Amino acid sequence: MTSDVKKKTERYSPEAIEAKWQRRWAASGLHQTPDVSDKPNFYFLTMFPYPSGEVHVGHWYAYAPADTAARFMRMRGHNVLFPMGFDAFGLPAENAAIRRKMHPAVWTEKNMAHMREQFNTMGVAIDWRREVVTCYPEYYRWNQWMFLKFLEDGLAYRAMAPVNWCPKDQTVLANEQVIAGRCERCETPVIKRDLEQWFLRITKYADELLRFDDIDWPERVRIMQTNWIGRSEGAEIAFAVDGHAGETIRFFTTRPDTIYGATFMVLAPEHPLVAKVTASTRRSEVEAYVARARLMEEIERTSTERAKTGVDTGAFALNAFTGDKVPIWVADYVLATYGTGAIMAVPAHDERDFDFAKRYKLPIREVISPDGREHAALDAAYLGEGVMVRSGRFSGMRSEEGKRAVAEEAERRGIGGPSVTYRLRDWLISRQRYWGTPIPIVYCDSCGIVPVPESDLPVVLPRDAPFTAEGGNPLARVESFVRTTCPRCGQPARRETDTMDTFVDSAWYMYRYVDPKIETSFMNKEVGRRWLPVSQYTGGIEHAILHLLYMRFVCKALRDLGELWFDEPALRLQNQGIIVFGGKKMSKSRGNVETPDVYVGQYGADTLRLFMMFMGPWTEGSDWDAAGIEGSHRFLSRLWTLGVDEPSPGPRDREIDRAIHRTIRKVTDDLEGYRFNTAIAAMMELTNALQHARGQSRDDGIDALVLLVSPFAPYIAEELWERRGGKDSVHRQAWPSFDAALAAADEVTLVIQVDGRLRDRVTARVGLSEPAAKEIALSSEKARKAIDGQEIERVVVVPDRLVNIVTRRRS
RNA sequence: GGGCGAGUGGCGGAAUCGGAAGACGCGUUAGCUUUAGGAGCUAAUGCUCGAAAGAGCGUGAGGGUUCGAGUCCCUCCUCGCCCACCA
Repeated sequence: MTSDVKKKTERYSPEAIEAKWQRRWAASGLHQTPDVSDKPNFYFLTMFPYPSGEVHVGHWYAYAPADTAARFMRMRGHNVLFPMGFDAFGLPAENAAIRRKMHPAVWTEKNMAHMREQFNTMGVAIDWRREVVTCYPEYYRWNQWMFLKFLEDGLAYRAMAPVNWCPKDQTVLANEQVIAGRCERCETPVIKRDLEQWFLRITKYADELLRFDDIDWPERVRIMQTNWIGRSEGAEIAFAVDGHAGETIRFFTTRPDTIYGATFMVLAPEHPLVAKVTASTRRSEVEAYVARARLMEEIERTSTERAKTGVDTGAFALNAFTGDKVPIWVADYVLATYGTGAIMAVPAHDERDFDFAKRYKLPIREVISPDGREHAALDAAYLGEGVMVRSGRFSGMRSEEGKRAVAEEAERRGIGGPSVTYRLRDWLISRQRYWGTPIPIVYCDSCGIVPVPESDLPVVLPRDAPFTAEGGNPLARVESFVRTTCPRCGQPARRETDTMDTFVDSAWYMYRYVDPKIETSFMNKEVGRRWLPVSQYTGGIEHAILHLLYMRFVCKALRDLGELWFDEPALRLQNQGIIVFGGKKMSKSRGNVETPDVYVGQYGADTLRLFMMFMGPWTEGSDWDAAGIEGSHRFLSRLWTLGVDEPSPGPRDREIDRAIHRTIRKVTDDLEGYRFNTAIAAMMELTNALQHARGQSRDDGIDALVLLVSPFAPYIAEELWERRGGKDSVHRQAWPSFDAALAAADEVTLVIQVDGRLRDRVTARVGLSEPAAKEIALSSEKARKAIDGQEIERVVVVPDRLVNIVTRRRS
């Protein structure tokens, strides 16, 4: 190698070189990705952050490894798009406005400015020209546009429904945002309220969302989404209400085969028939029960620990199969939002119904028998399959068969038939908050609900609004916004003041990155065709259901509107685990963030990047503990010392060459599988080996290391590349290739076991024949001592690995 | 309660296929270097016995399959995540 190599005495000082390269890279536009190049395009997307104010260690954990993977793809010959933006609408901005008297827009801008700088410090290769910020009207007008398109197509609708309400945040929440009965953001227990709200019809795509055939996503995410969608097959059947002509109770069941055991019915407290059918003598008690249920927090209400409660309506339904009059009860263990909000209760074959029947002394009737015989009484519900008994003409039929037979019989009689139900609910997108996308709707006294014409978009969020701690939507109090004229009749009208769930924003941002400035469409489709769908997506596992499900839904909906030409937004997905600090996921809102600044100041960004990837497997997550960061820094210091060393002319060294090629192979394989920790370990090993090497092989090894380390630690690699006389940028170099022949060993350690216990090891040449290996093993002094005169039963030889001498003694 | 995943040195973690358990790193110990502190370098470091050579034990517990099990099978325990009265 030529050039001005410095004396070994110069120490690694990251501060100087990191600042230097930040300037130079920005000046040279190194991170700008062209839409067309001589290389194949690869869209590497990573979930964009909420601008909470600071890039903390949790962000580094998400973005540094993603950047490393993107840089790796670049070096492997792809034209990689690696964009970044901000998911900039949301509640924390509004809360900050109340607390600090700072407008959400100002707070958000300030945070984004700070975070852009911090991303720059991290050395992430972002093409900032393509930045997307969701709180700008240029962006959110397309939320509004999509909403209008969805509305036209029946994919958006307004409905009165029991919804989740967070009393603290004073807003409704989507099902996906209720975690264990609590608000996802503030952890306040959620209650149910009946409100008229806007929904997106995600359930239309339930079946398609269950298919993952064309995408390479982690099994874990696929299972979580599948469970969340919760497809159940069964039957929907209606029983007539006794004494109310024409009135029926529809219910869904996965066990139509148990219908002869339906000895009562249960309605959810919110069920519309409750008021209608309740007998006058029972009215006050039923009303009191319903009122109590509505006020109850969801955690308590849906707790499986709590004893089941209910009240008798005094009304009866007619079991269409047995002909019996069965009592109708109201109980909160039946959910208004699942199925039809009503069930046929079969205590003999359902645990919940069994408990309820025991408590309220309702009849229990066995209709499925494991052994085909009828039993007098049951100690517990029998949930398994069996033979139908006491089931009229179906008696004697296997329950598996009975499911279909009963559903078909119901269909013949015009009272129901086979049916499928999902756990998935339509996506409730209305939020009673200010800092979000206004829903483009006008309410007119004469025309009703009127969509804002597309030509009037965007409906701009007004800047001045009263931010107070009293709650209520500040937007509803902005008279100049609320008062408008009806687009249809021109009469005075009121605007919708609810804003959209911010998950709407993030459900399509990947389309905007390709050309964030385009004003004629949500996406520049001409450019989009070069990039989409996303080649590789990365992000936290915590979005397995929320964002990742919405994003798939919006993609399919836009496809059906003729706006997209693919079925899935991201072909491959890789999740990183969660970084836990003080027992919780690290996040600003949880107040447990660890700032990277102190580590960057002490060790440099390269060291912190490397350490985040070395801590453990990225996909598993980690407990944050900075102990050990020294090791990553020492590694880079050693690499530095090697890198700035004088070249050492001399002969090649076969062992070192082998180590170099093995390392290239290992790091390549590991990066393909996102195994950053073991890739780094391999580079450390090579570094250690090179310390003692001399000659050409040493220099080649150092050159290889500079390339290998460059996606992990971009600054030091670039500096060493320059100092060692490299042309252009290290980040524009091709990934080193390995020679399998050079990587191969010509000697191996042959392990000699006696009865499975290690007794000796000998060095042998690769490819030794079995008899030769056997002979070597049997001539081993240590092995002979262990055999100790026992008769040899057999000898197992695993070529190039081990020989196991099995004696008679072991039995 | 259901689903998924995991339990390996003092610590973080390695270990394609069933074939050398503990790579790599932290920490610790000793030595070199330094006025000192720090940093750096060299070596040792699973546990027990032993001066050593060596021997025994060892991947949550127990059983099994196998010449051979961290890895496969069964039972159980613990932890994490997701779902959780979903009919």
